Amino acid sequence: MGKRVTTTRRNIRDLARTRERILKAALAEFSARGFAGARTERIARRARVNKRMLFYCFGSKRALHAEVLRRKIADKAEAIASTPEDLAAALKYWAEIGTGDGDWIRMHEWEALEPGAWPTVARAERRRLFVSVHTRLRRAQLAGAVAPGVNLEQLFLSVIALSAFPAAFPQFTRLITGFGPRHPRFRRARARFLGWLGARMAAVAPRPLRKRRKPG
Amino acid sequence: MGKRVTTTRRNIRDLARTRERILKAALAEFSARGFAGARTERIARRARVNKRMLFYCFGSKRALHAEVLRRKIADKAEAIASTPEDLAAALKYWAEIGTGDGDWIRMHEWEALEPGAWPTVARAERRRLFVSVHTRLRRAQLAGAVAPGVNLEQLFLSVIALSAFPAAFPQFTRLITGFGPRHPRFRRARARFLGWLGARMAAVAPRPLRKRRKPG
DNA sequence: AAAGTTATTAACCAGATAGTTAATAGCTGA
DNA sequence: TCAGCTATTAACTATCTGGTTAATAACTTT
Repeated sequence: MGKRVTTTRRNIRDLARTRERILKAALAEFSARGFAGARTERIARRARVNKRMLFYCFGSKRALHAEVLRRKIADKAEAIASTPEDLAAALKYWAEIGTGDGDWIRMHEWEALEPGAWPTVARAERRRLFVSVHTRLRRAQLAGAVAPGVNLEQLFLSVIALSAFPAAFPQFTRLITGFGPRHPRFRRARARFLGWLGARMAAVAPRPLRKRRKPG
Repeated sequence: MGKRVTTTRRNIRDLARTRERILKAALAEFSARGFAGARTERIARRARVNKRMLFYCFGSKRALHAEVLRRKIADKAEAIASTPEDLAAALKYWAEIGTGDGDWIRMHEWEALEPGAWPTVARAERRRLFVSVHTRLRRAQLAGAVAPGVNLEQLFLSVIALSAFPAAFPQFTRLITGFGPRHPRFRRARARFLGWLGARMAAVAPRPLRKRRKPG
């Protein structure tokens, strides 16, 4: 419809673009409804593509889902690998990753719940990411920015927990704070609290580094 | 077949018992597969009851689901209301609630994800529960067991986050620690860490109360 | 410009699934 | 013991859904 100048043809063929549109629409659908709840026909409509194309491009709903997840992880890889070493900063940074990209947490949440064979998709890539952050934490600990002797695995898990939970369980967030996890007021309060908590977890003595502020 | 002594009758009619069996089977099914993924026929088979009985007793799949959730919350109400006031103890206590009852977290996780109108089910009951814990935390804070000035809502949310996350996202738990959230070794390490963290969050000065142990 | 390739489409299908109909078997009270 | 109620059952249905068939329209190659 009139985007083209010279040509009047309607159906331009571009498989790469079609794939992209499908992937984008599929991410939205899978994130919103999970694998079981997602409808191929809805993905197709959203992508403005014939349903048949999903199967032509990806073979099956399951394969499409795997590809979507793989991409999501690849997208976030860089951001994750550059987690700040300072604990308080790391907590806020992860919280930002979490609430900033709703699909990110939801895709993992669906993965946790749905029966699909989960460690399959992008296992190696995830392992690599985890190791890079873990190494970074270790370095931070040696440099004195994290209390010595703390179990770093548990600490890492807790960083993710503290930052991801509000978006992962919006019902709790709303029930307890009165605001949704993406509401600016909640985010401010959360950031403040995480800053306080990060400082407490950081060093041997909890108040040497910075001048004391009112706690979160 | 031959459980009965005097009678030889097979089909004893007992609506109350039928309801219970359905509810139990439905909890298992909904917890495992969520609302969309759950199959009424599977629930019926699991309960060893004619599928028709689900609709006879509860009207619809949705209504059955709501009833299951309401019950689950009612079941846990007492345990939640008696959260210990000591922060470290509270963290461990909640972790025990979380990993001890897999359905508890999963039902909330499904609720977070699935489109069903969620604040509807047992809203008042949940509010009541939240308030009771919040009050308890405030008392603890006044008594000096929680750092003064801390945002209690954020703290409460974090207690839940820290305790529930590993079971809610078993993929992360396994990836980071090498063990599933219910593995004894994981639980030990987690409890230790939570104890340490709880103590750090608790008081103004982090080491006055107990003799120092090696941190988690 | 014709032959070959490939992206795209409409129409279709088999299996599943929530919910229903209508008949029946067990219980209760008189 | 019989009439009425109610818990239980088998069989059915309308709809939905992932996936397919087969034809076609748009590019490429020669």
